[in-house]
Amino acid sequence: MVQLKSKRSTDPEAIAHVGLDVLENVLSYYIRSLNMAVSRDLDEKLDGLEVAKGTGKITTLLLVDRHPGIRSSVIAQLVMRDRSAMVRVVDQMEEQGLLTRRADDEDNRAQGLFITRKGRELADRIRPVVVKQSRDFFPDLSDEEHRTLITLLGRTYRRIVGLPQQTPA
Amino acid sequence: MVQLKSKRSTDPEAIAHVGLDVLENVLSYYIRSLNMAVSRDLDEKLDGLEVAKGTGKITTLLLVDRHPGIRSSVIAQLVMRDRSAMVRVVDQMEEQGLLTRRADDEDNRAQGLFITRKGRELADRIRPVVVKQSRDFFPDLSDEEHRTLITLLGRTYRRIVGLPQQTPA
DNA sequence: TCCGATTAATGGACTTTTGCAACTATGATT
DNA sequence: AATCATAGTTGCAAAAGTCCATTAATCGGA
Repeated sequence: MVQLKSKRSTDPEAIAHVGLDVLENVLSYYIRSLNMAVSRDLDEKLDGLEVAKGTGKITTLLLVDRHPGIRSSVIAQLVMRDRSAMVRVVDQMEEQGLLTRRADDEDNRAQGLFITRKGRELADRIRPVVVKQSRDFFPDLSDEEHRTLITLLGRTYRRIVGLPQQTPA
Repeated sequence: MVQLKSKRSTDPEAIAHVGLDVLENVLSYYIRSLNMAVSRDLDEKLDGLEVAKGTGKITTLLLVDRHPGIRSSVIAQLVMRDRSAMVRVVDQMEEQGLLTRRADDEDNRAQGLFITRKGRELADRIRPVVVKQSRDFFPDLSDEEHRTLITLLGRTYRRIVGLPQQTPA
């Protein structure tokens, strides 16, 4: 069971009766809160794996592995970060030997990103961890409920980042 | 429609066919991503309102309004933040005249937080904004789907922060 | 009733992130 | 060729979060 860090300092009794006011019915509140919790938990699970600390390294690694030659600006858009923030992530990952940059043949302003052997190995290592962590984090959801969440949140996500909606099978 | 900031720099074509690898089915990925987007959007909507920049000020304000004398450590637990981080939030809000600290009658180590007139007025102002923003952010969800998300995510949230589960009506 | 352990709140120093704006180089437009 | 837009980059400064130590008060025995 995933629990809040240690700091369970406050008397459990004290918190049990706290109402969240209107936030009780505010979806974004739960998203913001759960984000913190789930991100921390993931960091722990990934501890030592060179991609810890969620700055988008995981997404970058997987996307580069999946799409050789992808541009950093595309990744930036998907992870909703500034281009300049992406540069730093790529810098770091290049130093770590996880990927390489190479100028695009057609457009010399752009450069494609390519995974290295080491990067691919890492990607293969973390894929199952990431998937498992996410599922394990929500033990109180049935598989169906879990799928429902992915479907609904994915819909909004795709709209926002400009990805086409999934065709309803 | 909520869209990503301005920076729609990249050619829409380039992004349309990008697959997210395993992240496609990772709930935490959507939560992390949407968190960024929804938080930014809220900041914009709240611009100028003294509680912008999501450091938990909104939650703090609403909770203090709802629960006079609540302790900062309880709020810290609910917003999943370090106690020392809470101190700074409370400091700031006290300076802004939104709330006051007063030693607890029963336990002199603790201090309760109390809202001021100004704080209450602000709380009344932002309540509808927060609720509306959250709903508007998910225009592609039906009311029922929206309720479903709140129910499911709320369940996990409550478990994590140690709030009792909602009795199924 | 005194001592040690515990808890609440706080303060300080530190590291990490991040967002913005400016800059270069290349490509596109007219 | 002149102008404008775009990809990537860099530096800077603000903001956030973490870690650790400190103060003060309470509680539980011996």
